[in-house]
Amino acid sequence: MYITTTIAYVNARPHLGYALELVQADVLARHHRRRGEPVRFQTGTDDNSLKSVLAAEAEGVPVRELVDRNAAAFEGLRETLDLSFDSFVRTSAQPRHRAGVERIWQAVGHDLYRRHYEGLYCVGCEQFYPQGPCPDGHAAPLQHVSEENWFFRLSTYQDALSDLIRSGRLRIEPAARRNEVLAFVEAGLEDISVSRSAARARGWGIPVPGDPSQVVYVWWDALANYITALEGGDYDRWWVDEPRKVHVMGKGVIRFHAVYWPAMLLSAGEPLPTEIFVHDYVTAGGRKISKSAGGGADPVALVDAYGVDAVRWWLLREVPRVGDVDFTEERLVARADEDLANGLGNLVNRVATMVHRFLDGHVPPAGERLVEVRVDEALDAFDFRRAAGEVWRIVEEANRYVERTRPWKQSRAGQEASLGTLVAACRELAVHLEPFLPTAAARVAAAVGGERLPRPEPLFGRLAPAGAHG
RNA sequence: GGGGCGGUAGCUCAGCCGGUCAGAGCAUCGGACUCAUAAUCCGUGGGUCGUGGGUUCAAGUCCCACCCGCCCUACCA
Repeated sequence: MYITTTIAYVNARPHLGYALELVQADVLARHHRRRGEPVRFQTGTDDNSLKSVLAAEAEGVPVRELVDRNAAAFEGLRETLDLSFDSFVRTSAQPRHRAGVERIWQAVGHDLYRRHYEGLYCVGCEQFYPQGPCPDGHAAPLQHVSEENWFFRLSTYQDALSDLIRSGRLRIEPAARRNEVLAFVEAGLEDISVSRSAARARGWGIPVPGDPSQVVYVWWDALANYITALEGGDYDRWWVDEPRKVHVMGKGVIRFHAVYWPAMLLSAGEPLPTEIFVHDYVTAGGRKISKSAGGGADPVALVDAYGVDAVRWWLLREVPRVGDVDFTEERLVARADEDLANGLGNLVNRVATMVHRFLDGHVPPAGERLVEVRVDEALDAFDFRRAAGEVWRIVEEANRYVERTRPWKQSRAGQEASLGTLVAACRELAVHLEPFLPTAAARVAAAVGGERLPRPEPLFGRLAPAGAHG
């Protein structure tokens, strides 16, 4: 499986919504790796945005400096969030990206033409609008732009795109998003502008091949990353031969991924992605997360305060498949205490303690399996919350099993049987948990690993109430 | 304006093709237990399933209209 996240703009530091996307993709990547499937998990940053230019100007630092600094913050999420991506794209820094963008541009040449364009451009959205103000409420006023640009014959691909989506060759999940895209496509597509004047872009970006007065539209540039990062030996393996190519993204950029991008690929004669998964947004305390406001929505600060397991767990266990979700530190803490401390941590601790107390730490042979869990189908439906719930059934069943068998009242033989079952359940739990909480899974595995268990220690303490920490 | 998605117990939400679908978790209350991180397990209470119609032997579950929230898209002067 080739799995990608969107590449983030680097005009600001990463926020919790982007962490959601990364963690979801990470779960898919780890899950499929665990099943022995080849996986390439790729993320990165979109450096070539005019936003970055403006953010740098506002700060009074060179663009390159701001972009490099913020890109490093995004790449640093690998450690912060326990991510397992194999590849990190930097669209401004990698020659292969630029070469790839140029190659695709030329391959699409038969669908490109020059046209005069006039419109109101919102730098915040990197989009044109027929009239103001910008619907997202970006502060910067719309710029009246009048220039000649390169246009792409998107209108030619309306039927092909419709067919692609209806036939399921391009699967869009959840279905609501699929319907949305179909409605957009079948309402009629117009050609789109795919370049900007180099002057207006302050020279930042990738020049249009053969036309130095223009730079490639940032979205074209950005979308291309999914294959330019493969230029060289990886391309055939991951874009031509790989049966599953999954793009993960937020709902705000579906059109680019489900319409423009496939159309570009069709025009260029390239293979297409197979799946598009769209997540909704995280709000913080009932408000939309703004990139500038860190507040309670800074994933790095949250991990510092509560630990990576608590943050990942909240993102996976609490975020519904459809619909925005509101984040508060109270909810994160409540979920972590209930599930990680009281549920998982306490289970492992009580099991290990009993093994020590009744069996001198020696692990008896595994007995019956307590419960079958089905994370596969939940993850195939990109339902992370349900998948996490499936894993958790082991915790619930194991706790019930303890109450049912009461090892402290059993004979030696009974204790060996019940604790053998329980240790085996905890070990299986660690395996299933790995894609979701790699750190926690390793600790569980260590606590119930070996012929003789280590001295038990609490795995997860209770978290301080929100706001009470220093 | 067009399209889409939500509106189900105090809170967060499951409920696919109509007939144990009126549920889960948390919170509340009661009980059990003592291996464990004042953890765990069992049970109780609580909802006219947004509103009004319709189809059907039977509708949160299908159809229509409307109200509320959100998203996408487009703007008729």
